[in-house]
Amino acid sequence: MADQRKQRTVTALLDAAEELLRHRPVDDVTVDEIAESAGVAVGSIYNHFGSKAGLHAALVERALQVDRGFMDLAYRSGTTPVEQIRAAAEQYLAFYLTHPDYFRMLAFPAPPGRYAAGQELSERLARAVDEQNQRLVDAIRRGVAAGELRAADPEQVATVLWAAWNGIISLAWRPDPLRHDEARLRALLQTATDVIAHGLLVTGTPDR
Amino acid sequence: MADQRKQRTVTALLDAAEELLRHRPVDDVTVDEIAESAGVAVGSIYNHFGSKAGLHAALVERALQVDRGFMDLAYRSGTTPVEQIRAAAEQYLAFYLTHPDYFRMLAFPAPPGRYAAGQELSERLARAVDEQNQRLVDAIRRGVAAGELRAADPEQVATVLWAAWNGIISLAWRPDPLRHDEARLRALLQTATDVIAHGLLVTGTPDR
DNA sequence: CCTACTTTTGCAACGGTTGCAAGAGCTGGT
DNA sequence: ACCAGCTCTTGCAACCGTTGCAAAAGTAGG
Repeated sequence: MADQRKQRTVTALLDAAEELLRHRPVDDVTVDEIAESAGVAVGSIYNHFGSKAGLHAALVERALQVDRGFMDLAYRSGTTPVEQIRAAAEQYLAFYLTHPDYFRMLAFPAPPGRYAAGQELSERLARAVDEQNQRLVDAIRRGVAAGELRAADPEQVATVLWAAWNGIISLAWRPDPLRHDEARLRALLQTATDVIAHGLLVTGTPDR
Repeated sequence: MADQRKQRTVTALLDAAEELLRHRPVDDVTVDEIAESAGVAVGSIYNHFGSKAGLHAALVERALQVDRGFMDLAYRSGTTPVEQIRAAAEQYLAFYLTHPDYFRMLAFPAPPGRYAAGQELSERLARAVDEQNQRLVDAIRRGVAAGELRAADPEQVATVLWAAWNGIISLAWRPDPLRHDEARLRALLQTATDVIAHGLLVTGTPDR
């Protein structure tokens, strides 16, 4: 196998990209620059990462402690499931506000390109996202067991919450008058949290 | 003013694009083809629509009866506000399932390009989206007035619902194992509707 | 050393987009 | 009718990300 050569190429590209992106926005750095800086051919980017975005995503994977660090704050022990769910929403927004590029890659990933390596990377990132979502599932499960939360499918509810947060936060980069700034995002998330906690229906209102 | 010439160019491009996209997916049609078919220069696409995507979006605007038609079904008279909100979620999904391109353009619009025309188009589409959202606001408002829904800011709640639906439906085009097919989308939307109706907290559970 | 296999290369080509000077069309004023 | 000023359009080189592919290079086992 040519694993060593392959690994050398991957590492060179990651190191080069990391160094270049440390000082300039990803849109200002060309694939030619990265390849040249890494001392490899441009085609290798696509071979191993699927696209420029895939290479950027691989840097995210390297730095996935970021997501974990934020979510660790949400799930610290000593807090109730309800508190954890509430904190998860807040920390998810904080993650977006400090790392918008990373956030968007995880919440709304680009296609992985046509080579196996890009697809594997895409799947690894999805698994990392799912890990975080499982923590939300666990919190919901504990809440139900503790009698604090209504009996519900924790997996489904967690996915709904996560997808809803994604949708709300996506208003932050709309390029039109429907765009929301940070303050409005916070207010929206607060409203969402309230609705999700207490529901919309007045007790006794028929469901249909 | 050269409004007539401008209008001729815009109309030629829209007609050409509409005809070409009737038979082939947008990804299979090049900007060169559209411009040639319209008898204009490629640069005019960017002048008037900002991008290829903007031209496609302008076709959406032409066909915005689509969104309206779906949402009309949700808001038909004779149904309660609660029923209308429930139906809006279902019709929003139906809109995505039958017109995925249009849906994505409205829910997650691309940047409008650097010319005024593209930006104006972007704003017109945002206004059209907001019109539909206002119908949701009205339904919530009527629900609150009828004592069926808890007192809440109808604008905020409507935005939360809409953004949440966007986030949930966006799982449909994820290019990774977290992607959801139609059946799972329906189940998710059902769960979301339940959570939004009744909330997650058991009555009496402290909020924090 | 040779063979087979994998990875890398270099680069033309593709498609979307940009910038811009020159050309063309249009309108109002004289 | 002619002219000046203005707006829109043109054509195309250049840019960027991406693709396809034959040839080259690297690696490992026999």
